[in-house]
Amino acid sequence: MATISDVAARAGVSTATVSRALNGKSTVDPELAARVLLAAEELGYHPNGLARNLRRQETAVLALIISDVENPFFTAIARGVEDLAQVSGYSVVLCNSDENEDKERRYIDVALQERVAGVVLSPTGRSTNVEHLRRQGTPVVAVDRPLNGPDGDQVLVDTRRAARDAARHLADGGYRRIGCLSGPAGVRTADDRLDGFRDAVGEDTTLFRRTEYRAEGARLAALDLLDLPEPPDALLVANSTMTIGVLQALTGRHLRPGRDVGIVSFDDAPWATLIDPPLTVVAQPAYDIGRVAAQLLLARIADGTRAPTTTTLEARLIERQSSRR
Amino acid sequence: MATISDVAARAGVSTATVSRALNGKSTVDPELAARVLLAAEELGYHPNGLARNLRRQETAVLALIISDVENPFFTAIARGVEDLAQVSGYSVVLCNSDENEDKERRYIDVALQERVAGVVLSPTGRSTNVEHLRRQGTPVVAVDRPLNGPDGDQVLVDTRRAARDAARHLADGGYRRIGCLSGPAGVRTADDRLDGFRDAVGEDTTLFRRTEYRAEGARLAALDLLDLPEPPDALLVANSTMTIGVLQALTGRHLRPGRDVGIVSFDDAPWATLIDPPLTVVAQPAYDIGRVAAQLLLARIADGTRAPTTTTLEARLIERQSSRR
DNA sequence: GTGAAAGCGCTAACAT
DNA sequence: ATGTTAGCGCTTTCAC
Repeated sequence: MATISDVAARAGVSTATVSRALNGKSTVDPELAARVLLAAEELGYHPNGLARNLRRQETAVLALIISDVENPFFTAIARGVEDLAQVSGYSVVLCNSDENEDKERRYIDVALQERVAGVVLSPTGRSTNVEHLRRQGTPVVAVDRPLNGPDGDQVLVDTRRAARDAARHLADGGYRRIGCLSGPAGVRTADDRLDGFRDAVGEDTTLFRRTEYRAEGARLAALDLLDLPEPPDALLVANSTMTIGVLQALTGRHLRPGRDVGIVSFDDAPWATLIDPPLTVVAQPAYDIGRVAAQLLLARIADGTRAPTTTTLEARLIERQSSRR
Repeated sequence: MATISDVAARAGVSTATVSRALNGKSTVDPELAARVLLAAEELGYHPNGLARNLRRQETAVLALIISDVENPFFTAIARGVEDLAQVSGYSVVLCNSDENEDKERRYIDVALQERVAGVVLSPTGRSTNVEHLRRQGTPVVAVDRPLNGPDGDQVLVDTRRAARDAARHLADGGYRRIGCLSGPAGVRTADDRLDGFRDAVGEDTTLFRRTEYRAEGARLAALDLLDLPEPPDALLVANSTMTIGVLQALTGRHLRPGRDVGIVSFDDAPWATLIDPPLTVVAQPAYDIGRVAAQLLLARIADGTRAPTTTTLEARLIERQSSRR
């Protein structure tokens, strides 16, 4: 692989000049610059980013560590981050922590070691530790879930309120035994959604289950609820992946969404309008979350002294047929 | 940020010893090693991966460049790659080329500049150029779509045959005017699926449309086909994202899948069984594609002289109700 | 405007 | 077993 000195030799100049010419820095004699460009071309020269970054102590890549690549909510965030980063000349690499604290730690380490310019992170758990990053001066912004511990930028959704509104919507629709399926304890969105649900139906309810944010767990939990002596007549489900499991459970019991069991699900999945009846959902502004997060990150990379902010976006209830009898 | 010399100073040894101790290399006096570890701990030392990689001329990260993060087919591949890479101690970063040749080129460049150990790539188009990577010695394996030009490992699906079988399945079901919605010309899977369709229904058909691999384009194209004087009574759709658009089109026309218009879709999306009637699909072994690709990549990283291979996996038709009257 | 030279943080010969 | 030293490929003062 050709190096900068190969180019310098071929162009008959110093490596400094090559560097300047290639980076469009300061003033380089046009004729020399042309010679350099030609030499680089002929040699098939590609700058070594490692060396450059080592020297410059900075990289034009952002890391985005998300907790589930297979969840459309997170991929929409990814798109938002990417679209914004792109126009500022940053590349973004995605890391899938898979709701697994070990993997998350590994990727935080990779981000640290590769000295990325900044990281956007949806923290997996309570114990997510970004101190290493912070201490090194790598800005990090949390999305979807707050980072406990010292401050930093975050962009969240008022998910407790959204859950409360969704549960009330079900109650207004005439459902009387409303249940809830939420994610794992300790995951903030899951806790919040459950709290919001309780705000609406009363603290004393036992009509809820908590599982992983996955289809299979939700299917089992739904079945469990449905087998109760007094089963729920409506369900608030904490994400669209879980809803897949819930819908399977309903089908297995020959229960129809809406008429038999009212359903409201978080996240407006692409297939939400395809099922029968169409699914009432709490739509989260995932793409915007990503954009805002990227914006904050870039701002903080430019100026590390900005005061930490937390942005809270609103979710929006989209009423369709699954919450009507 | 603490460097290796800070640690060395604090532990009262040379940087070489620190390096050896931290990497578990050769024999280091246990007592010294302990001092080093302690010093590193106290300083909050994190090795600089850039410097290490620059020196070692290698990285333990793989790049996976996929053409659409929002497509479950590709995220399943991602999972396969990641699961396998993980056990060998490699991290994988995802890059979303978004079916866009410019973005793809950028990410190939990033991979090159960051000197990743290898790349798995689903080439966006005909003109995807991995020569730079190859020349530099970075192994690349292509998934889903072949790389034209010089050889390398690839893992593909026999998609033409799968399309042919799917179309025949529709014909066997009594549908007589079978149409096809495929992806953009030049994208190999799209070409192959169309060819397979033609193998089954005859070369002379004009009952097909090509659009982007996206929902909206497919919706329009489906409408276009449906508005024909002699519209199709069945449709083979080239991916699940497009099928969302097709299903919307059908609903808009008050046409029912199966009874009115038979549907077979590529990719077994999680929601395929949730709609009514359940969707007949061509299931591709996406996760396995990822695993095999990662395996090949790792093998090639270990031994660059292996002969190039191409692995072809089979897709599987899952008959459900959308292809029955 | 251009070159010489130092140095980013680390690892790997080579000495000892 | 440990230290000394060179150097990975690049950018950037500092002279000229």
